[in-house]
Formats: sequence, C-alpha cells, structure tokens
Amino acid sequence: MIILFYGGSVPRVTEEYRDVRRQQIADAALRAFRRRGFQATSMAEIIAESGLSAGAIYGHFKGKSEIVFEVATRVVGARIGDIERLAERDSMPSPAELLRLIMAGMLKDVGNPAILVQIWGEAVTDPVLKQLVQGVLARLRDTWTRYISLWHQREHGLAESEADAIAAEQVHLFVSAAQGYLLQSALLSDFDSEAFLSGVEKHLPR
Amino acid sequence: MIILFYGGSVPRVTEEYRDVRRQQIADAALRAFRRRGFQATSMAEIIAESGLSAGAIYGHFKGKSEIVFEVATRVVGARIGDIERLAERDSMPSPAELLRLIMAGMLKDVGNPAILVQIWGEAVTDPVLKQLVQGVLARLRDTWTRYISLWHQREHGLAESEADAIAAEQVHLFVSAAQGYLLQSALLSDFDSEAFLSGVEKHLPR
DNA sequence: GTCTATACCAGGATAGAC
DNA sequence: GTCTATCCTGGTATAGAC
Repeated sequence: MIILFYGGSVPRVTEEYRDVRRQQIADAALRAFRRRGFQATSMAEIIAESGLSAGAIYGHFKGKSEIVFEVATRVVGARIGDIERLAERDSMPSPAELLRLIMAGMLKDVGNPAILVQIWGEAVTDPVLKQLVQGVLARLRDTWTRYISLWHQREHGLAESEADAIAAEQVHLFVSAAQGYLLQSALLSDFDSEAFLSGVEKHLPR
Repeated sequence: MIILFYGGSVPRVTEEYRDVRRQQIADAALRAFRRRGFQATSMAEIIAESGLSAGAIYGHFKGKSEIVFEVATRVVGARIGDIERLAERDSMPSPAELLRLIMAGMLKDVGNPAILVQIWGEAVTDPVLKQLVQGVLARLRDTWTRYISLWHQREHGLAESEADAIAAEQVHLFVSAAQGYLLQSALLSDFDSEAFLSGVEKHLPR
C-alpha cells in the first residue's frame, strides 16, 4: 500500500492511515462479538469479518486483547459522553433514571451484555483486559460520582463538598446496580428487566 | 477396588463409595481453584491434586463443568444455610449487615472472588455452568427475599403480604450489591472493601 | 503493510489394559 | 473403577514471499 512520509522523520500520513485501519479492525471485531460473543469469537473470525488477513491484523494489534481494549474504550467513551451531556441539561434525570439510560445505551452499542460478562471473566487472568476493566471502571465511577454530586447540589441544595461526600458513598450502589443488571440480563434466561429496574429505582437513594 | 452389591440389583455400598470419591474430587478441585483460579486450573491439575488419574475422574464426572457444578452447589448451600440460620435468631442482622456476613462467608469458602467472576464468564457459553449459575442465583434470591420480608415484618410490623411485596423489589438491590462487591474485589487491585460496604450499608433501604 | 500457509501449543477427553 | 498413554481439536501467532 501507499505510505507517504511528509517531510521530516514523522510519518504524518502513515499515522492517519494506521488509525483508519485500526478503526476498521475494531469495527469488524465488534460486529463479530455482537454476533458470537467474546470468547467464541476467534481471531480467524475477526480476520474474516474485517476483510483483511492475519498478517494485517497482527501488524496493528498484538492480539485479541488489544483489539477489545480498543473497542471497549470507544464504547465506554460514548457512555461517559452521555452522562456528561445529561449533566448539562436544565433538568437532569435522577441518578436512578440515569441508570436506565446508561443500561439502554450500553445494550444498544454492545448488543449483548454477555460480552461484558465474558470480558470480566477473562480480565481475571489477562493483564491487558484487567487494565482495561480497571480503567473503564474508574472512569465510569468518577463520572457517575460527579453526576450524583451535581444532582444533590441542584436538587437538594447541598454544598459541593457535602454533595461530593454523599455521592462518593452512593456511587457504589449505582455501579453495583449497573453490574448486577448486566450480569443478570446476560445469565438469567427469564430475567425481568423492567421488574429489576423499577424495583431498584424505587429503593435507590434519592 | 472392592465393589459390593447388597442383595438385589441396587448397588448400595457402591452408591456410598461413589459419593466419597466425588467428594474427594470436588475437594481437590476447590483446592486447585483457590490456588490458581478457575480458568487457569486444567484438568491435569485437578487430577494431580486429587491423587487420582484421568480415567478415575472421568468415571465420575463428564468434565470440568460438572466438577464445578458439584463444588459450587456445596458452597452455595452453606451460604443458604447461613441465611436461614440467621433468620431464626432473636435479633436478626439487618439486610445490609447480612450482606457483609454473606460476603465474608463467601470469601472464606471460595478463597478468591475471581473464581466466581470466571465462572460467570464461562457460564455465557457453557450450558452446564449456565444452569449452575441460574440455579444458584434463584436459590440465593429466594432465600434473601424471605429474609428481607421477615425482617420487615419483625422490624416494621408489616403484614406478610406487604413485606413480601417490598422484599421482592428490594432484593434486586441487595443481590446486585453482592455481585458488584464480588466483581470489584476480583478486578480492582485498589478495591476498598470497607468503603464499599459502609457506603452501601448507609444507603441501602432499611 | 499485507498476504498465504502453517507451525505450534494447550488442554480436554478417550482407548484399552488391568 | 482405575491406570497410563495418547489422540485430537481449536485457536493463536509467526514465517517468508510479495
């Protein structure tokens, strides 16, 4: 393929070209994951789906884990963006309503909650995935904490420091609710999403 | 080995003998899982740990999943027993305190929460493990619901039917908190167990 | 950078003798 | 029921040409 160097020692066009390829591979991987789940998707399938070859893929990623890293980072970025956008609205949804929205967004992008559960399971032994999950969880927790704090300030007129303190306590419950929701919807064939969400919404702190 | 048939066509001593063997294998497997996690433990290691041979193990279990099924069922049975015992005490711990106790018991028996997360991940694709997780979750949820209902009746003097209804809503939050706790303690190297538990305890419904 | 072909390995499960 | 030895599958990653 055409590789252009633009002047000095920095390969400008190449850089961009690499990004496009990485994106193309990540997109293909996500399509494959949506279809077959994470574990069941072999590198061969990602290769086929991408329309490229083994050599090409391994030229851009060290392996399957690195590809997921890329995919997941993008997806979670979208979710973080959602939360931050909602935090700027005149009437913020309550944290419990936020849970509903995040879950919906997650399922829409990822397609199948089982993928996440599988990644969690792999992360136990795979260092790259472990780092991914830790990073993702930290970002999500922080953003969510800010949201809850802001909501308490707006809704209950709490001072920022006080709201921050409460939010830091409550966020664990919200994050757990999200994880429980994903886990159960992935594993229980008779999972009642609406019962879960409304039950939880009713008893989550306000 | 000695196999005795006691009278008719029912092999009485054999039956007992099989149970002992199955138990021996299950114990060995749990020891191996505690040491290395679930995924990383190969059949070869379970075989070595049990002091038996491949042939012997496969004579008693169809495969790895069936062994975990046995192990997990025993462990969860203990947890169910804990809850039911606590429900009979004069002063029941609050549901939030129960969470603490269950988590402690779980970690004591299983040794490492990562094992559970790995089983969840595998359950997505493995039918035997999926059935295991579904069964376990259902039993746990039911027992926990009864506990919460009972607590509301005792503590707030609610009628049984009313207490049942509230418990059915709240149980999702408690189960999720347990799952979130296990997941995070397995995956976050800087997980602050005490902050989680006390934060959650403070904002869980009473 | 990309392709095809393939080496290589781990690990679960089985065969057949005792 | 149990043992030893081994087969066999799936799947990741690399070699070497273009």
